Amino acid sequence: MIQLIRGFKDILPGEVERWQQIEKIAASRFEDFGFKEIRIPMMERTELFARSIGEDTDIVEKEMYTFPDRKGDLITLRPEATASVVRSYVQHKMFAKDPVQKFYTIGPMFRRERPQKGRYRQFYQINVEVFGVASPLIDVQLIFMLVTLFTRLAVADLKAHINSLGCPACRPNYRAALSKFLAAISNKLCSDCRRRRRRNPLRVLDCKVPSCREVLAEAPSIIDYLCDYCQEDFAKVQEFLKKLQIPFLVDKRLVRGLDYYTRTTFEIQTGSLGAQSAVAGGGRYDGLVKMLGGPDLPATGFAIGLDRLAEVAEIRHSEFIRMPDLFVAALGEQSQDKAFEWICQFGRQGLVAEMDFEDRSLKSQMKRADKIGATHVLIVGDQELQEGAVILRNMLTKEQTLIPIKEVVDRVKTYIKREAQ
RNA sequence: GUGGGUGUAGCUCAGGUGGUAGAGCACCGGGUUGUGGCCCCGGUUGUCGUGGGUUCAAGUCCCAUCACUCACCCCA
Repeated sequence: MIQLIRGFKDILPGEVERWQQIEKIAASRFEDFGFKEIRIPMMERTELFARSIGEDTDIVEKEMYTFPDRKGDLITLRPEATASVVRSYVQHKMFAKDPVQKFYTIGPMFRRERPQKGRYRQFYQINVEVFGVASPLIDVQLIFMLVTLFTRLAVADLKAHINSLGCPACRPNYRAALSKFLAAISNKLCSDCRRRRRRNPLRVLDCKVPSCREVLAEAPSIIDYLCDYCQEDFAKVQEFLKKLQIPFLVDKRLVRGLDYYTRTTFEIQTGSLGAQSAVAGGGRYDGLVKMLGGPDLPATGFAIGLDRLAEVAEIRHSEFIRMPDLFVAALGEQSQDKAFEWICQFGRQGLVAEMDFEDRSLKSQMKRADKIGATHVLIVGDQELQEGAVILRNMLTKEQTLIPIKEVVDRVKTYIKREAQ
């Protein structure tokens, strides 16, 4: 038996309806806020990700599915979507028509990590990106949109964590201060952190080793090093989150693993996901558009982990699983031929109709109708063909009515539709 | 990449100290010569994850390997 690739998964009927609901509700919510859908490819040239995400990040260093195509160019299955959206914005010079653009996109991402709860090698994200707006108010709006969406989807135990990473003007100062601090205590850090200290000191803050946490409690905080502009920016984010009554937590250790983030970053966490607590995360990435060859325009956005969201969203989805409206139980070859024509016509009319293609007893056909949840059964046999009328049985009330064969499809359709009201 | 747990029928799981497999559910048929759910009767289903080793004999012991799973790491 050929099995699916490790860390990949099938989403089967019964579960897929939940995903459809979530995607539908999310998309319409984003459209309510003026976002347009954009569809981008699943593969890009490797250098797009290497440059935007950062050469020193785990994603680029060891998690990407990268391989040469037949011509020898290095291509990569996207590990995230933002880089592609930015690439598209720049490539099509969308900023020329209007620098302000708001997009959302849904699709699979690929990272070769060790799978665990809430973490797959092919996973799905809903991404939202805004270009050309520098105001922190737009960050607030993104967080507001996320939290209200999650509330609508009945996600329990929600918390918004926010932080500011500063900008090119102030981050170097902080980085220097942090480096100095880390150098002084480096003998108390875990081996990972000692290695990270030089290449990417900010990420030491994210370490979960208890001994590191302990020494890091004394570490300088980015908040104290923000320049006036960033400080004001971050204060405004908090002010408006309060105004919109979004509960949040300033989390100094929220560093995030992608290099392109600046200023406000945020994560929506939930307690019900095991170790992978983030259902959504994002932040501002003001330098990325320019870095990828566009004008110096600000941008911000977030990504929702759809797999994780599907696990914690407690919306009822069973009602969206469509049951057959009708099962045609046919006895004998002649009746079966008729039944087949009818179910095709019913399908065309928007009624889900099933039949049994083996020539089974009426009893076993009734059993099957019951099993698949058909609300009605149409019974047809030699007797009915002769008399020119078939029997329509309501499986719930057990009521049976005669329907003239001449116009079965229309009559049954109106009968069932009327009953449904 | 590292560590723990698990792998027996389609599903959930039994199978002390080695003697070549079982239950419930599901599925199919019958009890009603053409009427479902409940009940009763009967029936089908397994390379015991895979490969090797020990043994007269391995689902059971040993080794390896793969997969699933949880956690570390990292992130959505």
